[in-house]
Amino acid sequence: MPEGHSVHRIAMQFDRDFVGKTVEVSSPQGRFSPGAALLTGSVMKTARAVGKQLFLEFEDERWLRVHLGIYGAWDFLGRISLLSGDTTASGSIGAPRLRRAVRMAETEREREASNEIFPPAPVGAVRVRIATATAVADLRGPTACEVLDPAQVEAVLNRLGPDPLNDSGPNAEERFVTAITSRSAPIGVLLMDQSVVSGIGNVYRAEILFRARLNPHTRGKNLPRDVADSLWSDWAHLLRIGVETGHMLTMDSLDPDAHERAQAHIDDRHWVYKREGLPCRLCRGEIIMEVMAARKLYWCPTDQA
DNA sequence: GGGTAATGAATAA
DNA sequence: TATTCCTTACCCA
Repeated sequence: MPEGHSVHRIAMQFDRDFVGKTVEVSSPQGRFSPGAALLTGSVMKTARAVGKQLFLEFEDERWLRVHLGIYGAWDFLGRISLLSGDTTASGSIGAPRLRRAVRMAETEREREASNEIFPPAPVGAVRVRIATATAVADLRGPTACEVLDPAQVEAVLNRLGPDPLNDSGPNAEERFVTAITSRSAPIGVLLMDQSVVSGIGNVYRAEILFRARLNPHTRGKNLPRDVADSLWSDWAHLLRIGVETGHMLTMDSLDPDAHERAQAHIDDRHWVYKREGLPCRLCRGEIIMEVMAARKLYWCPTDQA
């Protein structure tokens, strides 16, 4: 359930602790054994996120493409750099596995206390393990995990809409605005379309639409240019906050106190997401839920009329 | 111990 | 639109 911010953080973690190093790549679960054999023993050269896709470059122009899908997650173990917003020395980025993160942290302490051998044995269904002498990254549950050549990477990138962290400036914004305003599909569908814009998922979709006070059924081609512009700016803004904090905080600018509250109470993090039947934070009317683009969409029919 | 939902998307039909 | 992929956490017994 990682949206774009998680994948950027994963790329940052790889950049800090794995890039430039020779890595052992294995598939404890077995399903990626052939791919692992192609990569193991080589140096990781770059780590890059584009929307929800992660690209790890290895020697000899081999790339590992990983898409976490709805349940995938990376666990980082061992000597791992703390990223901004991190609270434990090891943890999970991807699907919400707070329990796991805590358990891992405890395991880590026990390991250090008992001088157990590094690396630790894989727990559960680990599709891929990437290891240096001091750090381990375990991947489980990805929807895509494959070794590609540069041409294949290029082909994937060509299908993807702009990502504000990779593509800033008027060019990217223009691509986004054109993609939105030229189509008759509802804006609630278009924001989830990764060929229109990269990295937005179900949480950010609902929150961005509320922040813009936009009815999700509004057709893309009926959106004024300046509204489409502001959607792009807001996504860029929220993505930066997400990468910085590691959380999908969406109540920052409209409620200055929300950031602090969100640290303490996870339920205060969103305007509408997962708040079906609860009173709207602005008008106190009931938040409703409907399925759009095969996902649950939450919105306020009064404020987003 | 079972059922379900979950921050996703390709594919079938 | 429905099904499938794949894994885990949580809720309920």
